[in-house]
Amino acid sequence: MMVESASETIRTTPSNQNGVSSLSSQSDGGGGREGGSNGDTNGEISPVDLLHLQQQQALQAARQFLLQQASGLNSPGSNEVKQSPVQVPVSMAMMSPQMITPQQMQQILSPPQLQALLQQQQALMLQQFPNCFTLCLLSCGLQQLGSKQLAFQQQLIQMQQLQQQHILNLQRQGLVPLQPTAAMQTLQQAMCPSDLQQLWKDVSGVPSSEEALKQAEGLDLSTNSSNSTSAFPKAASAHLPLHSLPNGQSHTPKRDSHEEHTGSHPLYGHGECKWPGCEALCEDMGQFIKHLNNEHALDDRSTAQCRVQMQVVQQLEIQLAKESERLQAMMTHLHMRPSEPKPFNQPLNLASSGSLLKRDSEAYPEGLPHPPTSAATPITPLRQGPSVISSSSLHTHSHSHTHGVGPIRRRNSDKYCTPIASELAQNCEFYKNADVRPPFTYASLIRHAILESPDRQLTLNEIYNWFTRKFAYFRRNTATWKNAVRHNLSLHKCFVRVENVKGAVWTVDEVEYQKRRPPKMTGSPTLVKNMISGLGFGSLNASYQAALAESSLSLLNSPPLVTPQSAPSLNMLHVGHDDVSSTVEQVNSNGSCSPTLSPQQYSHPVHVKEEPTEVVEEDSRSVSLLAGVTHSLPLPSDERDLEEDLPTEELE
DNA sequence: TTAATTGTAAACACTC
DNA sequence: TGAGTGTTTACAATTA
Repeated sequence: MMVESASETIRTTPSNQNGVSSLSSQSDGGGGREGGSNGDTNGEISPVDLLHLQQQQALQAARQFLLQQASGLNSPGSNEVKQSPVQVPVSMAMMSPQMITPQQMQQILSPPQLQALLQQQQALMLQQFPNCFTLCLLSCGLQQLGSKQLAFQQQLIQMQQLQQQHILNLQRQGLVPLQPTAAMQTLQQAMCPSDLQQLWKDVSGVPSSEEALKQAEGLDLSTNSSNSTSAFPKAASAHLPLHSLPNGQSHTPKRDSHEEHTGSHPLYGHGECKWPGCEALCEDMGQFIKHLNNEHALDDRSTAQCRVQMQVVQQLEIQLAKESERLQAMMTHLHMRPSEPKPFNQPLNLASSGSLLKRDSEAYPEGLPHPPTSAATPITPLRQGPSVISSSSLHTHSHSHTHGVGPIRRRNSDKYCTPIASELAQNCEFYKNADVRPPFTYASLIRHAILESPDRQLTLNEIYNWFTRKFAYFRRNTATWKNAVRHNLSLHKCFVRVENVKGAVWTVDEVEYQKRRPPKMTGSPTLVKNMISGLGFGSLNASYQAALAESSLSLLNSPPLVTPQSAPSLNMLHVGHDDVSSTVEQVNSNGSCSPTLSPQQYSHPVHVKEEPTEVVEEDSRSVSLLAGVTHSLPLPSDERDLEEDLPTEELE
């Protein structure tokens, strides 16, 4: 997977005459956190990113242009882009003019949130995609395309390809399953080989442009066989300033010039052809262009591959809609609970963003890792239940931890943060597939694994398996995290080793677990710094990150999410105490430990450990309050999860 | 500054 | 003998 920097920063400038978002200026090494209102990025932006960004902006311009053109086909004067009011897409319209780097956004949002946001963004793009295509076909039918329009169309097609690649990258990450939709069927119908050919002809064969004519000749579009490019003058493609690629890639002279300088192309990276399933080595752009025209010409195979790509998009679309709906429901739900009982933490100061940024420890609720303070970071108090807290797990950082596995330190607390059960339940697939470190401590994970088991007891190996099964992250660096698991099992008194018939198993002593000092968790720079270390986000491509950035901006600047009414619910959110609820299910009537041990387990010796720190604080209140509850019988897993989602105050 | 928490590494002992 | 398991210690980083 191509690893690209997540440093793209987009600033929407609706006032631009052509509707193209302006590319923010690049700072020279700001470390990626000062993506402030001045539009500076973190300096990690690469030429590829720039090109990427440019393409997205070009797409926007092209889309707006074509939209306007489609709505005003009968008015020739409407072709003037500069006269058209800029129709800022939803995602862009919701963006703040402020700058935010993907890193900052990632720090604010959790991986699930990011995923949802990405999907939202994808939904938006996919929504635009067929429209663009339809419009393109419509406009192509006009047969009277000026050079400007041609350029826009070429950019449009180029961006469509970019989107496809972007989505394919996501699909390759396993973030989304594959399913079809009616929308894509429409696309498929529109993208039959003949249509494709006609489209390419229309797009590239405009007589008004001499270069386009040359390109049309070079493409030899009249030949539909796979060897159609055999007659293609190889030198032509490299020299043509404007070439329309058979796969839908069209390059404006400006774009080509840029590519020649940067060696960038949506289908070219790291000296390889990025055409799906190709990976042919190309030394330079010229060679790549030749390769593209030779190997990926408009033929049955390419068309089939294009269709496959459509399937990918199609499947993503479904997943996207699903996740978007879920996200919407979550947001609606969270926003609709302004009058929940007051949690124990100090209230969030939601009045002003300035106060929010005043200081990390002041601005963020306990237990929530928060992003590094940036004066211009549009931090939103939106903290969506379980998902938010895990935001740091996606932080990307160039610094790799010495030991390969970044510390989970100060991650989502098992006490005052997200209910791990609900987090895992909601984002099970995400953690399974994404190489993202779960924002939970080893102890909480181990505990969850044990409690999740039918007998609430697991052998060490079963715990290992649970980790690897549930988290892609733990499928590597096994020595490190396994050692950590063993260390935690031995270290924490809450984990009780029981000699079972079949060997030693580990159980959870909920009372001891509750005795642990409630950590006042906040996001730490170290977390941000060390969390990544080649983690999942490193595998996210620039498109993904750019989409995330854009999407998050949309969300972050969504007015309802920052209203003061959100404060109570937000405060409530981070107190979801899975431990407390677990206490309900675990504590015996005498208040002693009873991690649902079977009778036979009781007959075996139990090694009592001494917790490193014997701090019994106010958390014991929950134990005492719940001591009268008899829970000698294990609850079903679902029920446990449900209980774990209960906020603390509901039990007090 | 100190204590607590957490993660990581490593050494060591024990068992199979 | 080696791998797995379990314990313990040490250290670093961070926050309250």
